[in-house]
Amino acid sequence: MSHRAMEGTGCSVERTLSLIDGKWKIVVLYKLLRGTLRFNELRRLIPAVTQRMLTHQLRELEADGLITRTVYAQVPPRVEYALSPRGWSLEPVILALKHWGDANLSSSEAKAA
Amino acid sequence: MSHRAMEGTGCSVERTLSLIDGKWKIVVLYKLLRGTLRFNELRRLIPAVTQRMLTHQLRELEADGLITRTVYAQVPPRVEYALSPRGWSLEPVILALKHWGDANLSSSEAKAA
DNA sequence: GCCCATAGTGTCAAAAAGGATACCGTGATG
DNA sequence: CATCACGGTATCCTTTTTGACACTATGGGC
Repeated sequence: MSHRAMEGTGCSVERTLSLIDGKWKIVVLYKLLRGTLRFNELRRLIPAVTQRMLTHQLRELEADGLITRTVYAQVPPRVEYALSPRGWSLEPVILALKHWGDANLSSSEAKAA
Repeated sequence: MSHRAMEGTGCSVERTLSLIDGKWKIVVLYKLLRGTLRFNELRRLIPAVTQRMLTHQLRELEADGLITRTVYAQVPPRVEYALSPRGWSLEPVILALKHWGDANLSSSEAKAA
């Protein structure tokens, strides 16, 4: 049973985690806490993510109702990602994770958000 | 790069998440919030986990300094798991996850922790 | 005519995570 | 003498996740 497949199962903690698992999701959400971003802006902010993975994670976040995806019919294309209300409601969780990390992973780059 | 392998990389949020990824870790930590538990007590509290997986996750939690493992030289063996101070410091994070889940995953069993 | 940028998709393969099952040693219990 | 409970290991296999890489459409600039 994958994290994805177990929506509808288990306790609330597990199910919440399943929404933000995946290697890049919380980073994406975290970046979006500062405001709307375009696809390539996210790519530049998270250099280690591949295009395919970013697309993938964004689609899942969208499917889970945590972000909104707005496509502007332009050339070149313009697609903006922003937190949905449900995504915003995760802010305390994301910040709790971040604060713990800042306080407890005391190596140099741990604080370089 | 695995979640494990990336300790020492990335932002604090990611690194924090890498400590509690794995399918059962937060459940284990959550159960331990109520107090020390033995191996088979955990198994009974989390029926879906296999012995191998539980061992695995407990070892990683121990390696990350989040729980303590105490072996009593008895027969039959007696091994107790408890949160370490570092593990206790995660309480707000775990509870943030749980509260969000309770509030936002409003299906019947979401609240059955 | 060619290249650039944007925001992707598709295919393939590797790596990692997870699960099933069987096994171990010991002492008490039946 | 066989069985049980405890807390695991070891091995094998499947599923899931992630990564590399190539490819697409369109319009504008050179």
